[in-house]
Amino acid sequence: MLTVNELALESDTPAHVVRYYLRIGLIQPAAQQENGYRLFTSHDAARLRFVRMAKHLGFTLNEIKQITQHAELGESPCDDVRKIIQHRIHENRAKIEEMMKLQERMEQALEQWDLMPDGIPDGNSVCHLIESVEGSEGHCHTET
Amino acid sequence: MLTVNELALESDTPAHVVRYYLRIGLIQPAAQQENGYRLFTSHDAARLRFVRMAKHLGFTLNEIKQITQHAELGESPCDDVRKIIQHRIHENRAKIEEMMKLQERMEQALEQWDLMPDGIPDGNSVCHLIESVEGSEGHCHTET
DNA sequence: CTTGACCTGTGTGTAACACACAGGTTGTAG
DNA sequence: CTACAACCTGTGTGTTACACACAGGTCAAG
Repeated sequence: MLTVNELALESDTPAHVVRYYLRIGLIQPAAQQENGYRLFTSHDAARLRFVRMAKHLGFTLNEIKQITQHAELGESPCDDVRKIIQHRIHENRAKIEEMMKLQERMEQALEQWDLMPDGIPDGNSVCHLIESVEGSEGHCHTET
Repeated sequence: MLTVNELALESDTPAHVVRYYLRIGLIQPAAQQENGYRLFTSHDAARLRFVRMAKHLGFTLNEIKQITQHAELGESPCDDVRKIIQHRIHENRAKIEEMMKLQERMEQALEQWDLMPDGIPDGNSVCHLIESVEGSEGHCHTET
Protein backbone atom coordinates (compact mmCIF):
# COMPACT_ATOMS: atom_id res chain seq x y z
CA MET A 1 0.00 0.00 0.00
CA LEU A 2 1.27 3.43 -1.01
CA THR A 3 0.78 6.78 0.64
CA VAL A 4 -0.02 9.89 -1.36
CA ASN A 5 3.63 10.79 -1.54
CA GLU A 6 4.67 7.34 -2.69
CA LEU A 7 1.91 7.28 -5.29
CA ALA A 8 3.13 10.64 -6.50
CA LEU A 9 6.68 9.39 -6.90
CA GLU A 10 5.47 6.16 -8.51
CA SER A 11 3.45 8.02 -11.14
CA ASP A 12 5.79 10.96 -11.66
CA THR A 13 3.22 13.48 -10.49
CA PRO A 14 3.61 16.28 -7.93
CA ALA A 15 2.00 15.27 -4.64
CA HIS A 16 -0.19 18.35 -4.48
CA VAL A 17 -1.54 17.46 -7.90
CA VAL A 18 -2.35 13.96 -6.67
CA ARG A 19 -4.25 15.52 -3.78
CA TYR A 20 -6.13 17.73 -6.20
CA TYR A 21 -7.11 14.74 -8.32
CA LEU A 22 -8.34 13.04 -5.17
CA ARG A 23 -10.32 16.07 -4.21
CA ILE A 24 -12.20 16.22 -7.49
CA GLY A 25 -12.77 12.46 -7.45
CA LEU A 26 -10.65 11.78 -10.51
CA ILE A 27 -8.87 9.07 -8.52
CA GLN A 28 -9.97 7.30 -5.36
CA PRO A 29 -7.98 5.81 -2.54
CA ALA A 30 -8.10 2.03 -2.28
CA ALA A 31 -8.14 2.23 1.49
CA GLN A 32 -7.91 4.64 4.35
CA GLN A 33 -5.90 4.55 7.55
CA GLU A 34 -7.46 5.28 10.90
CA ASN A 35 -5.87 8.72 10.96
CA GLY A 36 -7.49 9.62 7.65
CA TYR A 37 -4.42 9.07 5.49
CA ARG A 38 -5.25 7.60 2.08
CA LEU A 39 -3.65 4.40 0.83
CA PHE A 40 -3.21 3.19 -2.75
CA THR A 41 -2.30 0.09 -4.71
CA SER A 42 -0.09 -0.22 -7.77
CA HIS A 43 -3.30 -0.44 -9.77
CA ASP A 44 -4.05 3.11 -8.65
CA ALA A 45 -0.58 4.14 -9.77
CA ALA A 46 -1.30 2.73 -13.23
CA ARG A 47 -4.58 4.60 -13.31
CA LEU A 48 -2.84 7.82 -12.36
CA ARG A 49 -0.23 7.27 -15.05
CA PHE A 50 -3.08 6.92 -17.51
CA VAL A 51 -4.50 10.22 -16.34
CA ARG A 52 -1.16 11.90 -16.95
CA MET A 53 -0.84 10.41 -20.42
CA ALA A 54 -4.29 11.59 -21.36
CA LYS A 55 -3.59 15.05 -20.02
CA HIS A 56 -0.35 15.15 -21.99
CA LEU A 57 -2.49 14.47 -25.06
CA GLY A 58 -4.70 17.46 -24.36
CA PHE A 59 -7.66 15.87 -22.61
CA THR A 60 -9.20 17.89 -19.81
CA LEU A 61 -9.55 16.35 -16.37
CA ASN A 62 -13.30 16.23 -16.82
CA GLU A 63 -12.96 14.33 -20.06
CA ILE A 64 -10.52 11.93 -18.45
CA LYS A 65 -13.01 11.38 -15.66
CA GLN A 66 -15.73 10.55 -18.18
CA ILE A 67 -13.39 8.19 -20.00
CA THR A 68 -12.39 6.26 -16.90
CA GLN A 69 -16.00 6.08 -15.75
CA HIS A 70 -17.06 4.68 -19.10
CA ALA A 71 -14.23 2.20 -18.94
CA GLU A 72 -15.26 1.07 -15.47
CA LEU A 73 -18.74 0.30 -16.76
CA GLY A 74 -17.17 -1.88 -19.43
CA GLU A 75 -18.11 0.55 -22.23
CA SER A 76 -15.44 1.41 -24.76
CA PRO A 77 -14.42 5.06 -24.45
CA CYS A 78 -12.49 4.92 -27.74
CA ASP A 79 -15.18 6.51 -29.86
CA ASP A 80 -15.48 9.48 -27.52
CA VAL A 81 -11.72 9.68 -27.32
CA ARG A 82 -11.42 10.05 -31.08
CA LYS A 83 -14.14 12.68 -31.20
CA ILE A 84 -12.70 14.67 -28.33
CA ILE A 85 -9.23 14.81 -29.80
CA GLN A 86 -10.56 15.82 -33.21
CA HIS A 87 -12.44 18.64 -31.57
CA ARG A 88 -9.41 19.58 -29.51
CA ILE A 89 -7.24 19.71 -32.63
CA HIS A 90 -9.55 22.29 -34.20
CA GLU A 91 -9.85 24.23 -30.96
CA ASN A 92 -6.12 24.27 -30.41
CA ARG A 93 -5.41 25.35 -33.95
CA ALA A 94 -7.74 28.33 -33.54
CA LYS A 95 -6.15 29.22 -30.22
CA ILE A 96 -2.67 29.07 -31.65
CA GLU A 97 -3.66 31.34 -34.51
CA GLU A 98 -5.20 33.80 -32.11
CA MET A 99 -2.08 33.81 -29.99
CA MET A 100 0.10 34.37 -33.03
CA LYS A 101 -1.98 37.38 -33.95
CA LEU A 102 -1.54 38.67 -30.43
CA GLN A 103 2.19 38.05 -30.73
CA GLU A 104 2.30 40.15 -33.86
CA ARG A 105 0.30 42.94 -32.26
CA MET A 106 2.66 43.00 -29.29
CA GLU A 107 5.82 42.96 -31.37
CA GLN A 108 4.55 45.71 -33.64
CA ALA A 109 3.58 47.81 -30.66
CA LEU A 110 6.95 47.40 -28.97
CA GLU A 111 8.75 48.33 -32.15
CA GLN A 112 6.56 51.37 -32.65
CA TRP A 113 7.11 52.45 -29.05
CA ASP A 114 10.88 52.45 -29.53
CA LEU A 115 10.55 55.79 -31.25
CA MET A 116 8.26 57.24 -28.61
CA PRO A 117 9.19 58.81 -25.28
CA ASP A 118 7.47 58.06 -22.00
CA GLY A 119 4.63 60.40 -21.26
CA ILE A 120 3.00 61.85 -18.19
CA PRO A 121 -0.67 61.04 -17.92
CA ASP A 122 -3.30 63.73 -17.86
CA GLY A 123 -7.04 63.48 -17.50
CA ASN A 124 -7.55 62.60 -21.15
CA SER A 125 -4.87 59.98 -21.61
CA VAL A 126 -3.87 57.08 -19.38
CA CYS A 127 -0.93 55.77 -21.39
CA HIS A 128 -0.28 57.28 -24.77
CA LEU A 129 1.77 54.23 -25.80
CA ILE A 130 -1.18 51.92 -25.54
CA GLU A 131 -3.55 54.50 -26.93
CA SER A 132 -1.32 55.03 -29.95
CA VAL A 133 -1.67 51.46 -31.14
CA GLU A 134 -3.52 50.96 -34.40
CA GLY A 135 -7.12 50.15 -33.86
CA SER A 136 -7.53 52.68 -31.09
CA GLU A 137 -9.84 55.11 -32.86
CA GLY A 138 -11.45 53.07 -35.58
CA HIS A 139 -11.93 49.96 -33.53
CA CYS A 140 -10.97 46.95 -35.63
CA HIS A 141 -13.21 44.26 -34.28
CA THR A 142 -11.44 40.91 -34.30
CA GLU A 143 -13.39 38.94 -31.81
CA THR A 144 -14.77 35.42 -31.42
CA MET B 1 -25.19 59.85 -17.40
CA LEU B 2 -25.05 56.34 -18.76
CA THR B 3 -26.36 53.11 -17.33
CA VAL B 4 -24.32 49.93 -17.38
CA ASN B 5 -25.96 48.86 -20.58
CA GLU B 6 -25.37 52.19 -22.29
CA LEU B 7 -21.75 52.21 -21.14
CA ALA B 8 -21.40 48.71 -22.57
CA LEU B 9 -22.74 49.83 -25.95
CA GLU B 10 -20.65 52.99 -25.88
CA SER B 11 -17.42 51.07 -25.29
CA ASP B 12 -18.20 48.01 -27.39
CA THR B 13 -18.06 45.67 -24.41
CA PRO B 14 -20.57 43.02 -23.32
CA ALA B 15 -22.61 44.29 -20.41
CA HIS B 16 -21.78 41.30 -18.21
CA VAL B 17 -18.12 42.06 -18.76
CA VAL B 18 -18.66 45.65 -17.68
CA ARG B 19 -20.30 44.34 -14.53
CA TYR B 20 -17.34 42.06 -13.93
CA TYR B 21 -14.92 44.96 -14.30
CA LEU B 22 -17.00 46.89 -11.80
CA ARG B 23 -16.97 44.00 -9.42
CA ILE B 24 -13.18 43.75 -9.37
CA GLY B 25 -12.82 47.51 -9.09
CA LEU B 26 -11.17 47.94 -12.47
CA ILE B 27 -13.70 50.67 -13.23
CA GLN B 28 -15.86 52.67 -10.84
CA PRO B 29 -19.27 54.23 -11.31
CA ALA B 30 -19.33 58.03 -11.32
CA ALA B 31 -22.60 58.04 -9.42
CA GLN B 32 -25.31 55.80 -8.09
CA GLN B 33 -29.06 56.00 -8.29
CA GLU B 34 -31.24 55.57 -5.24
CA ASN B 35 -32.17 52.08 -6.36
CA GLY B 36 -28.52 51.02 -6.51
CA TYR B 37 -28.13 51.31 -10.27
CA ARG B 38 -24.69 52.61 -11.30
CA LEU B 39 -24.28 55.66 -13.51
CA PHE B 40 -21.34 56.64 -15.70
CA THR B 41 -19.97 59.57 -17.66
CA SER B 42 -18.38 59.63 -21.10
CA HIS B 43 -15.05 59.85 -19.30
CA ASP B 44 -15.77 56.40 -17.86
CA ALA B 45 -16.52 55.19 -21.37
CA ALA B 46 -13.12 56.42 -22.53
CA ARG B 47 -11.50 54.69 -19.57
CA LEU B 48 -13.26 51.47 -20.42
CA ARG B 49 -12.19 51.74 -24.05
CA PHE B 50 -8.63 52.08 -22.79
CA VAL B 51 -9.05 48.91 -20.78
CA ARG B 52 -10.21 47.05 -23.86
CA MET B 53 -7.30 48.34 -25.93
CA ALA B 54 -4.82 47.24 -23.30
CA LYS B 55 -6.44 43.84 -23.03
CA HIS B 56 -6.32 43.50 -26.80
CA LEU B 57 -2.59 44.09 -26.49
CA GLY B 58 -2.19 41.24 -24.03
CA PHE B 59 -2.22 43.05 -20.71
CA THR B 60 -3.97 41.27 -17.87
CA LEU B 61 -6.75 43.01 -16.00
CA ASN B 62 -4.52 43.27 -12.95
CA GLU B 63 -1.80 44.95 -14.94
CA ILE B 64 -4.32 47.34 -16.44
CA LYS B 65 -5.52 48.15 -12.95
CA GLN B 66 -1.96 48.95 -11.87
CA ILE B 67 -1.45 51.09 -14.96
CA THR B 68 -4.57 53.15 -14.45
CA GLN B 69 -3.82 53.55 -10.75
CA HIS B 70 -0.32 54.79 -11.56
CA ALA B 71 -1.76 57.14 -14.11
CA GLU B 72 -4.25 58.53 -11.61
CA LEU B 73 -1.39 59.39 -9.26
CA GLY B 74 0.24 61.30 -12.08
CA GLU B 75 3.06 58.77 -12.45
CA SER B 76 3.94 57.63 -15.95
CA PRO B 77 3.05 53.97 -16.45
CA CYS B 78 4.97 53.85 -19.72
CA ASP B 79 8.09 52.24 -18.31
CA ASP B 80 6.11 49.43 -16.72
CA VAL B 81 4.08 49.09 -19.87
CA ARG B 82 7.18 48.49 -21.95
CA LYS B 83 8.55 45.95 -19.48
CA ILE B 84 5.28 44.09 -19.20
CA ILE B 85 4.85 43.71 -22.92
CA GLN B 86 8.43 42.56 -23.37
CA HIS B 87 7.84 39.92 -20.74
CA ARG B 88 4.51 38.97 -22.30
CA ILE B 89 6.14 38.56 -25.70
CA HIS B 90 8.55 35.98 -24.29
CA GLU B 91 5.82 34.27 -22.32
CA ASN B 92 3.50 34.10 -25.27
CA ARG B 93 6.18 32.76 -27.56
CA ALA B 94 6.85 29.91 -25.13
CA LYS B 95 3.17 29.17 -24.80
CA ILE B 96 2.69 29.09 -28.54
CA GLU B 97 5.57 26.66 -28.92
CA GLU B 98 4.14 24.43 -26.23
CA MET B 99 0.75 24.45 -27.90
CA MET B 100 2.29 23.61 -31.24
CA LYS B 101 4.00 20.62 -29.67
CA LEU B 102 0.66 19.55 -28.24
CA GLN B 103 -0.88 20.02 -31.66
CA GLU B 104 1.70 17.72 -33.17
CA ARG B 105 1.17 15.12 -30.45
CA MET B 106 -2.57 15.18 -31.04
CA GLU B 107 -2.32 14.97 -34.81
CA GLN B 108 0.17 12.12 -34.65
CA ALA B 109 -2.04 10.27 -32.21
CA LEU B 110 -5.15 10.67 -34.34
CA GLU B 111 -3.30 9.48 -37.43
CA GLN B 112 -1.92 6.50 -35.57
CA TRP B 113 -5.36 5.63 -34.22
CA ASP B 114 -6.78 5.48 -37.74
CA LEU B 115 -5.28 2.03 -38.09
CA MET B 116 -6.51 0.85 -34.73
CA PRO B 117 -9.94 -0.54 -33.81
CA ASP B 118 -11.91 0.48 -30.75
CA GLY B 119 -11.25 -1.72 -27.78
CA ILE B 120 -13.21 -2.91 -24.79
CA PRO B 121 -11.60 -1.96 -21.49
CA ASP B 122 -10.48 -4.57 -19.04
CA GLY B 123 -8.94 -4.18 -15.62
CA ASN B 124 -5.47 -3.51 -17.00
CA SER B 125 -6.28 -1.01 -19.71
CA VAL B 126 -8.59 1.99 -19.68
CA CYS B 127 -8.21 3.08 -23.29
CA HIS B 128 -5.65 1.33 -25.43
CA LEU B 129 -5.64 4.23 -27.89
CA ILE B 130 -4.32 6.67 -25.33
CA GLU B 131 -2.05 4.09 -23.80
CA SER B 132 -0.53 3.28 -27.18
CA VAL B 133 0.82 6.78 -27.68
CA GLU B 134 4.60 7.19 -27.72
CA GLY B 135 5.94 8.34 -24.42
CA SER B 136 3.68 6.07 -22.42
CA GLU B 137 6.43 3.90 -20.95
CA GLY B 138 9.48 6.14 -21.15
CA HIS B 139 8.01 9.35 -19.78
CA CYS B 140 9.29 12.40 -21.69
CA HIS B 141 9.27 15.15 -19.11
CA THR B 142 8.53 18.56 -20.66
CA GLU B 143 7.45 20.73 -17.81
CA THR B 144 7.67 24.44 -16.83
C1' DC C 1 10.89 12.99 25.79
C1' DT C 2 11.83 16.41 22.77
C1' DT C 3 13.20 18.48 18.74
C1' DG C 4 13.09 18.90 13.91
C1' DA C 5 11.99 17.47 9.40
C1' DC C 6 8.61 15.95 6.72
C1' DC C 7 4.02 14.57 5.52
C1' DT C 8 -1.22 14.86 5.95
C1' DG C 9 -5.87 16.68 4.62
C1' DT C 10 -8.24 20.71 3.56
C1' DG C 11 -9.46 25.87 2.97
C1' DT C 12 -8.69 29.38 0.09
C1' DG C 13 -6.82 32.17 -4.00
C1' DT C 14 -5.92 32.51 -8.93
C1' DA C 15 -7.92 34.76 -14.35
C1' DA C 16 -11.55 36.28 -16.78
C1' DC C 17 -15.46 35.70 -17.46
C1' DA C 18 -20.46 32.89 -18.12
C1' DC C 19 -24.69 31.79 -16.28
C1' DA C 20 -28.51 31.99 -13.23
C1' DC C 21 -31.66 34.20 -10.22
C1' DA C 22 -34.79 37.26 -7.88
C1' DG C 23 -36.31 41.53 -8.16
C1' DG C 24 -36.81 46.34 -10.48
C1' DT C 25 -38.05 49.28 -14.53
C1' DT C 26 -40.28 50.53 -18.64
C1' DG C 27 -43.34 50.44 -22.48
C1' DT C 28 -47.69 49.19 -24.29
C1' DA C 29 -52.49 47.51 -24.35
C1' DG C 30 -56.73 47.52 -22.48
C1' DC D 1 -54.90 53.08 -13.75
C1' DT D 2 -53.74 48.43 -14.13
C1' DA D 3 -51.88 44.21 -16.17
C1' DC D 4 -48.47 42.13 -18.43
C1' DA D 5 -44.32 41.23 -21.01
C1' DA D 6 -39.78 42.44 -22.21
C1' DC D 7 -35.74 43.88 -20.59
C1' DC D 8 -32.41 45.43 -17.28
C1' DT D 9 -30.30 45.41 -12.48
C1' DG D 10 -26.91 43.73 -8.97
C1' DT D 11 -24.95 39.73 -7.17
C1' DG D 12 -24.05 34.60 -6.05
C1' DT D 13 -22.04 30.85 -7.86
C1' DG D 14 -19.52 27.73 -11.32
C1' DT D 15 -15.70 27.19 -14.40
C1' DT D 16 -10.03 24.93 -15.07
C1' DA D 17 -6.14 23.01 -13.07
C1' DC D 18 -3.70 23.71 -10.01
C1' DA D 19 -0.55 26.64 -6.10
C1' DC D 20 -0.06 28.06 -1.58
C1' DA D 21 -0.90 28.16 3.24
C1' DC D 22 -2.07 26.27 7.57
C1' DA D 23 -2.74 23.48 11.61
C1' DG D 24 -1.91 19.25 13.01
C1' DG D 25 0.10 14.29 12.62
C1' DT D 26 4.17 10.97 12.06
C1' DC D 27 8.73 9.38 12.39
C1' DA D 28 13.68 9.12 13.27
C1' DA D 29 17.63 11.01 15.88
C1' DG D 30 19.41 12.21 20.08
